[in-house]
Amino acid sequence: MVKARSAFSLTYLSVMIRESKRHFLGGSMDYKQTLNLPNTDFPMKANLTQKEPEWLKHWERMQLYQKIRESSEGRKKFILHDGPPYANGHIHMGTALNKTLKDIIIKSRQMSGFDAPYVPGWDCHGLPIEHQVDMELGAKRKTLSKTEIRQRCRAYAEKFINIQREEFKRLGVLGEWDNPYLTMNYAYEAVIIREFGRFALQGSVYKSKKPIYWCTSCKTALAEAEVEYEPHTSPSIFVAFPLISDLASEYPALKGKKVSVLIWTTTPWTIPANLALAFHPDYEYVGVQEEEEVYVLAKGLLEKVSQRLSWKNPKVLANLDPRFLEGKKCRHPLYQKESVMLLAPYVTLEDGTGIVHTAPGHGQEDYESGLRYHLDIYSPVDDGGKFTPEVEFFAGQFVFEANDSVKDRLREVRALKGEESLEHSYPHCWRCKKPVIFRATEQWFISMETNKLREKALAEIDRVTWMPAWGLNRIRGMMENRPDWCLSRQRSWGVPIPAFYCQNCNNWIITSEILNHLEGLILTHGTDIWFSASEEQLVPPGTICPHCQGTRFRKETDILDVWFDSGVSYAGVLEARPYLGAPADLYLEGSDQHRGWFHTSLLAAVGTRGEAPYEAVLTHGFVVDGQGKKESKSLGNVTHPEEVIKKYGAEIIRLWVSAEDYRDDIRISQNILQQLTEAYRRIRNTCRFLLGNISDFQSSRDRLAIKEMEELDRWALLQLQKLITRVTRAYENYDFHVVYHTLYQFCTNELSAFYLDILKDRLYTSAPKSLERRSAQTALLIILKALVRLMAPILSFTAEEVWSYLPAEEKEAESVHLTQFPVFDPLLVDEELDQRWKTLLALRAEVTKALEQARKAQLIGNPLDARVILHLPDSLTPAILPYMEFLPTLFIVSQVETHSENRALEGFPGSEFPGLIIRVEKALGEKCERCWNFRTEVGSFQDHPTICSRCHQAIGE
RNA sequence: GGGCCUAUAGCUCAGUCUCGGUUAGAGCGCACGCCUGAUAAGCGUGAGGUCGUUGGUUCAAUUCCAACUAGGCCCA
Repeated sequence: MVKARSAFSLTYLSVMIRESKRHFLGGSMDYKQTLNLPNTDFPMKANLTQKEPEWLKHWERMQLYQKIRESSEGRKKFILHDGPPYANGHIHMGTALNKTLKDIIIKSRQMSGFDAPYVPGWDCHGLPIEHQVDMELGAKRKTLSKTEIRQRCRAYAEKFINIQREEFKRLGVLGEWDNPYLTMNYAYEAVIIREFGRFALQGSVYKSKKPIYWCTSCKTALAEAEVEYEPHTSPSIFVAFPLISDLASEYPALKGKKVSVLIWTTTPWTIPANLALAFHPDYEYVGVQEEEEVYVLAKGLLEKVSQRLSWKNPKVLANLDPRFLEGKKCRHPLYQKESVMLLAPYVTLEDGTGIVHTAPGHGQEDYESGLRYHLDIYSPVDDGGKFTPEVEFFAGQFVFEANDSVKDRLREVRALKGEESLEHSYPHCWRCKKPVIFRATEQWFISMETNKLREKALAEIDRVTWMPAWGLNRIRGMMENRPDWCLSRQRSWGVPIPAFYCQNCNNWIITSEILNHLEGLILTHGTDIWFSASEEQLVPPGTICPHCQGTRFRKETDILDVWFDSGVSYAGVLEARPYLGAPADLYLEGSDQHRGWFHTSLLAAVGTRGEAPYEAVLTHGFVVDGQGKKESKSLGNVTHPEEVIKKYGAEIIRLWVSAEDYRDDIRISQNILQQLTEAYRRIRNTCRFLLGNISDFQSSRDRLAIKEMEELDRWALLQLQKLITRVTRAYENYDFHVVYHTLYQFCTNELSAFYLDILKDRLYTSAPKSLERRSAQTALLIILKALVRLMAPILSFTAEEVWSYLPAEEKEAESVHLTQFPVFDPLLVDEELDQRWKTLLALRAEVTKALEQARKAQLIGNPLDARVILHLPDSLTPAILPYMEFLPTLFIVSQVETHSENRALEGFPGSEFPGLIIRVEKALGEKCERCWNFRTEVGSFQDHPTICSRCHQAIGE
C-alpha cells in the first residue's frame, strides 16, 4: 500500500516566497496559501471493491494471521470454536453474518489482550452432498460401487470447501484458512469412530426398531429430504374395534351392549399391524347407539361421522372420559390379539373419529406412542413392501394391493363400517416417484437414560452461560423431551458404524480391540477402508464372538448421523490441536442450533467427558428482508453477499453485521445498505480529516503534555476516554451494535459537529508550530489512534488503510490488527471540566438556534458574520463569565459580548435557560481576508492591510 | 397445532428489564437554509412516534400481567 507524507515545510516555503513577491509588487495576496489546510493522500473515496482484494493479498503476503499468533504467544487464550458450515453451495447472507460475527469477536478479544486463534471448519459428510452426487450421476449411479460414490462425494465437498473458503476470506475473516478442520479428514474420521466407541463401550448404544420412510421399489430407506409430497388417492375406511374391557361399572348405560371403538384410516394395509387406539386426553368422547351396536367416538365429530356413515338414529348413551379408557383393551377385528387404548396429544378433531388407529411400526407418532406405552414396534413388511409370512390372510401380498384384501376381510367380519376414497398429499420417492411407506427397521441409538445422559446434560445446561438468557429455556425444553438419539443412516457418504455381526449367532460386536485396530487403519486410509476392505482385514486377528465364540463376521453397512460428526468436534479439533483447548470459551451460531450443533455437541461431550464442550453459547437470529420476512427465492427478496460485495464492498457487510442487534432477526435491504454506506463515508471522512491535520506533526517533537493543552482539547480527550470505556465494554459483552452506534455518533456529534468544526480556525490559521496548534494536533493524533484501533475489528480494511497512513513513528506494529485496544487513561479525565463544559455546550445549542433565526432573517450567512450579545441570567453568569474570551471560538462567531443589565435586550429568548436572551448582530469591523473573522483592526497593518492582528502575527512566525 | 423469541419515528438503535411517574432520545434519511479553506465534503434549523392491537392491575403503563395480531426459529 502506498503511503505518502506531506511535505508541509516545502509547501510553506514556496508560499512564503510567492507571498513576498506579491507584496513587493503591491498586489492583493492569496492568503489561502498561508493557511495550514488539511493535507493527506488518504482518499476520500474508498473504492472498497477494488481495494479490499489488495489488502487481502497484502495480509496474506505478510502472513498476518501467523504474526498475530506469534505476537500473542503466552497470553491467556480465548477459544471461539467454529461450528462447521455444510460444504454445499455458496455462502449466503446468514453464513456471512455468522462468520463476520465470529471474526469481530476474535479480533476484539485479540485486541483486548487475549490470544484468540481461529480454526474454521467444514461439515463434509451427509445426505445433501450424496443426494447432489446421485442426481448428477442419474442412471449411472447404479453401476458405481459405494467407494466410487464416496470418492465423488469427497470431491464434491472439496470443491465447495474451496469455494466457501474464498468467499469467507473475501469478507476479511482472518483465520487458519490453510489448515481448517474437515470432518472428512482421516484423523477427524478416526476421532468420530473413537468417540462413538466410547459410547458403545460404556453401554449407551443399543439397536432397536424405528419407522422410517422406505421406498419399496428402490428398496431403500429415504430421508425426509428425499421424499416429495404429491397428490395421491387412498382408500379411507371406518373400522370398529370391539371392546374387551367392560365399561359398565363406570358407565351403567352401556351395560349389556355390544360396544366398539370406531377409528378411521387412509392406510387399510396397516390394520394388521395395529396395536393400539389413541384418544386425546382432553376431548370428550361418547358412546352412541346405532342399530344394534354402540360406538365410541369423539363428541365433536359425532355429527360428521353420523352423516358419512349414514346413521339413521344415533343415540348418545354415555359421555366417556378418555382418562378412564386409558389402558383398557379392545380386540383386533382380524386377529386374536389385543389393541390397547392410550392417550396421545397429537389426536385432532379435524377428520376421522377422534380416535387414531395406531401401528407403532408404521408411523412416526404411532411409534412415539408405542415407546411411551412399551408396545412392540411391529412392522411385518419386508424390503419389497410385502407382508411377511407371519401375517395371516395377507402374507406375501404387496401392501398397497393388500388394501383391498384388508377391506374385504374387515367387511366379512362386519368390522368395516364405512369406506370412501380420499385425495390427499402423500410422500413419494424422489427418485422413482412411487408412493413410499413407513416401515420400522433396525436402527442404532444412544440412550438418553443409560448412564444418565439426559440428567447430566440438563445439569450442564444449567451451568453454561446462554446469551441471550432465553437460550437456556429453549435448549432445556428440547433436552427434556427429546427421544433417544437415532445414530444410524442407511447411506454411503459418512462414517461407518464400526460394528460387526457374528455370522454364527448374528449378535453385534463392538470391542475396544476392534476400535483400536480400526482407528489405526482409518488414520492412514480414511473410513473408505471400511467399504473397500474385507471383514478379515477389518477385524483384528484372533477376534472371536463373545457370545458364541464364532470367528466369522459381517460388517455393519449403516453410517453415522452427520450430527455425530460435528458433535464430536471438541475432540476432533479442540483437544486434537495443542494450541486450542477444551472446553471452548464460546460457541456462536444461529438460534436454530439449539436443536442442532449446540445440542449434539453437548450430548457427545457430556456422554464421553461428563461436561459441556463450551463455557458459553451465543446465538444470533436469522437474516430477513426489509419487512422482516424470511428470504425466499419465490418472493425474490434474497440478498446475496456476492452482490453486496460487488456493489458496496465487504466492509459494508461488516458494518451491517455490527450495526444490527443480531440477537433478534436481522433485516437487510437496499435502504439499509445505502444508509450504512453513508455512515461508512462519515467515519472514513472523519479519519481523513484527522490524518490531514496531523501531516506536519511528529509526536516525539511536537507533542504537548496534557497540562499544557488547551481546555477544548482536554475536553475532547475526556470524551475519548468515555468512548474507549463504552466501546471496549460493548465489545466485551458482544454488543457490537453499541460499538457501531457509539463510534459513529462520536464521529458525528463530538467530533464533526463540534470539536473539529471549532478546531478548524485554530488548525488552519495559527502559526504551524504554535503551541495552540500543537495542542490540537496532539489531541487529534491521540483520537485518531484510538479510533482506528477501536474500529479495527469491524472496519478491518478501512482501519488498516488508515493505519498505513499514520506517521511511521506512530505505528507500533505493521498492521492495526497486531495492536491492542486503547486503554482508558484516568489522567485524561477531569470531572469538573466535564461539568463546566456541559453548560457551555447547552449555551452553544441556544446560540446556534439564534444564529439560525438571524440567518433566516438574512442578517447573516456564515456565523462568522455575526456578533452575539448575551443577556445572561444570574444562574449562568458564574459558569460563563470565565469563558468570555473563548465564546467566539465556541460559537464560531466573530464577537461575543455580554449585555449590561440596565436596559432590556431585544433578541432570541433561550429555551433552556430562563432569562437568557441572545441577540445577533452584524459583526463589527472588516472581514479578515485570511481567517474570515470580522475584526476592527483589519486595515491597521500597512504590510498586510486586509488581515487581522492574529493573522498578522501568525504570518510573521 | 405446540415450545422459545421479537414488535419504540421512513431506516438503524437508545430508554423500559433489576426503580411503573413531568414535554420518549440519538444518528441517518427527508424538508429548508448556510458554507465553498474536510468540497462527489462540512455546518445549522425543522418536521416525523396514540412506544404492534385490545383488555387487565394501578392514583398513574411505552414500561407489569393476559389475550390477540404480525414476524422469526425449532418441532408436529
